[in-house]
Amino acid sequence: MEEVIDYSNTAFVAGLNEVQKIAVLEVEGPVLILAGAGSGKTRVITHRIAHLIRDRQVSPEAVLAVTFTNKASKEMLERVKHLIQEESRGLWVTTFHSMGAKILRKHPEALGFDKNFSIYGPSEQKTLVKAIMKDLNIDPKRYQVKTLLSYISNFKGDNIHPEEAHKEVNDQNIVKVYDKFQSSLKEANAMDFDDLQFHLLTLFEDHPEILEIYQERFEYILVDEYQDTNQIQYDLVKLLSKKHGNVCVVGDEDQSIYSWRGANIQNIINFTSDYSTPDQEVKRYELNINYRCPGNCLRAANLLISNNTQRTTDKQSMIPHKDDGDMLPYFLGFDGHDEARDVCRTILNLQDEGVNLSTAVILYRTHAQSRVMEQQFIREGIPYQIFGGHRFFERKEIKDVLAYLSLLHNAKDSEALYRIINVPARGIGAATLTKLRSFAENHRIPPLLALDGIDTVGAGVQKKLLGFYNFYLEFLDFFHENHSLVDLTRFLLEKTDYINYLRSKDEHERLENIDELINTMAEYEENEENPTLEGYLEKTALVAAIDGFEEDSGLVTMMTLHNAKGLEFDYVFMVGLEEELFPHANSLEDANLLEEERRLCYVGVTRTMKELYLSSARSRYIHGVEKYQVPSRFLREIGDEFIMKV
DNA sequence: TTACTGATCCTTTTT
DNA sequence: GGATCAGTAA
Repeated sequence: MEEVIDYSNTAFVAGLNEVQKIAVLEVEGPVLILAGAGSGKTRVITHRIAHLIRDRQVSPEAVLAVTFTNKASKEMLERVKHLIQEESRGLWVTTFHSMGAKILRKHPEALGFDKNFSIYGPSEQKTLVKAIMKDLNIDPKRYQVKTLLSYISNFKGDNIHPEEAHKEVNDQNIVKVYDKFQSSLKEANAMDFDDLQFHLLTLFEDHPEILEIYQERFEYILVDEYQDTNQIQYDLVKLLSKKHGNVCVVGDEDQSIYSWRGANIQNIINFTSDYSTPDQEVKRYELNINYRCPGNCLRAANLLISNNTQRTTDKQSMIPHKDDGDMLPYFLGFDGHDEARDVCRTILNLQDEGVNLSTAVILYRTHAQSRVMEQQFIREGIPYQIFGGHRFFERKEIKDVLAYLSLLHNAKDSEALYRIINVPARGIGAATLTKLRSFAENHRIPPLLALDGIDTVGAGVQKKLLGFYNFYLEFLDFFHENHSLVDLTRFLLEKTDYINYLRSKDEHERLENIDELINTMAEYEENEENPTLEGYLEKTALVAAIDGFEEDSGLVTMMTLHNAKGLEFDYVFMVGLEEELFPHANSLEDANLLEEERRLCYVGVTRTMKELYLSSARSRYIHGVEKYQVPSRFLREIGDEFIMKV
């Protein structure tokens, strides 16, 4: 019989409420924590990890905590470190994607990849699909690249391999593209975001001896935002937790907002039946006290979400801890500008009262709405920062420089080569590229090597290709001399004349961005224990918009509602509350999608710590045409009881 | 091959 | 209102 130790007075439950305490202390077996908005979820998770390591002497190496964004994992790790005040070496607090990259790099040969595989983001995916469509003679009028990519992503998210895909769709062109897409990625020694999870699962399924290493290692597994997991993620958690069975998932079905990218809300709803065994029932804890929102705001949110019919009936609604606060002000503007003006007015008033601008956020449904806001903020001289939209690492000049570096890291990276072989212009155009592609494919060699051997082009072109190849060899030699990332980049910018190429086109902003990129490298090299090109490229590939968010910037924040999940602000402005915008036009026909829009609205409302401002416009420019808008049904659902028209 | 121009399609949300 | 794309002239 094991000695029973009473942990109920551990330092890690001080200041927690009763349910939170139990949720921290119950570490054995499968545990489901239903954590409503603002219920102290992160606190419970971090205290739980601290409790495991400090009180129960669990080795940090035996703990795996998975989140959805780098920002969340970084924060969580910092909070744990702060709590335990000791070495957290070996503790994995990571996203599903980073975990995939990390494990796959340890066992690349098992799936036929090299350790130095590249990670392809959306732009590489797009160009690759385009090339494949051309190659397979698929009519670009009949198939959108975007649609094909979403099929591919869905296949991978459901763990359907190319050879099984024909059973899933009738249209065999889609299957062919998928099949070719995967084989091209492999040729290029590259994986896209989905592959980082998809291949990881394959690795585990095909190599039980590898799976066992991790099953053995991770005695305690925690998964945050479990309501947003897809099939692959479900399978990964199931496999990894099989050995020890200590799996704790945390989530809230009312905050599930990613079904469109494959998230399956059933994962959390079925957790109890799924993980209970004859000798061990799933323990279920419900955190339903909200410490974040003013009472009225929270009750409005409760009322709103009660319109969703597909909730599991046994979940209680959230109970406010704070006082009622004021009614929710609602402003109806003539148009988007009028709405933006009102937001600015309110913010200026708050500023006069001494409010720090970083405590305010503007939340909208679509990125496109940021423009009108931005214009008004500039006019009024209110400093702001926008998240999402055009992301830094998606900019052309940044991708160009990174592509040069990728080619050093992974010589098979064909997308990187095609991207920069003619940037700056070297007289190598589309026609030559097509020849290069087919030559490389026919000879089954990476296109980079084909530069040296290609015999299907004229002598002039051949000379140009060879010129680039020689530059590459020189660059590679320089790389092997162990220069820093910053020096590597300076070298390439100089040798390729990239800077002058931008200067000649008067691209000041792009030049500044390149400087900024070099700064990120310097910063990376300074902060990282063991900085490598591989590490840097991986980091830049997997950054999310929200990762750069700083709490105390002195700026008003603008972001989409999706980006706001997991954050909280004193003053929240939810704008564009109009039918066909929010709820979005594409979601009106489908009851499931509509409920997801409502959950998104619920997420927005529950970000509020002090005051929530609602607004919409009577007319709005959409795609350049003026449209008359109807106020959102969500306003009606919140009800007059809580709303005050201003 | 490049650089420019006009036509066309969009746009929901993202790791 | 903008990004991307196809077509055309140099």
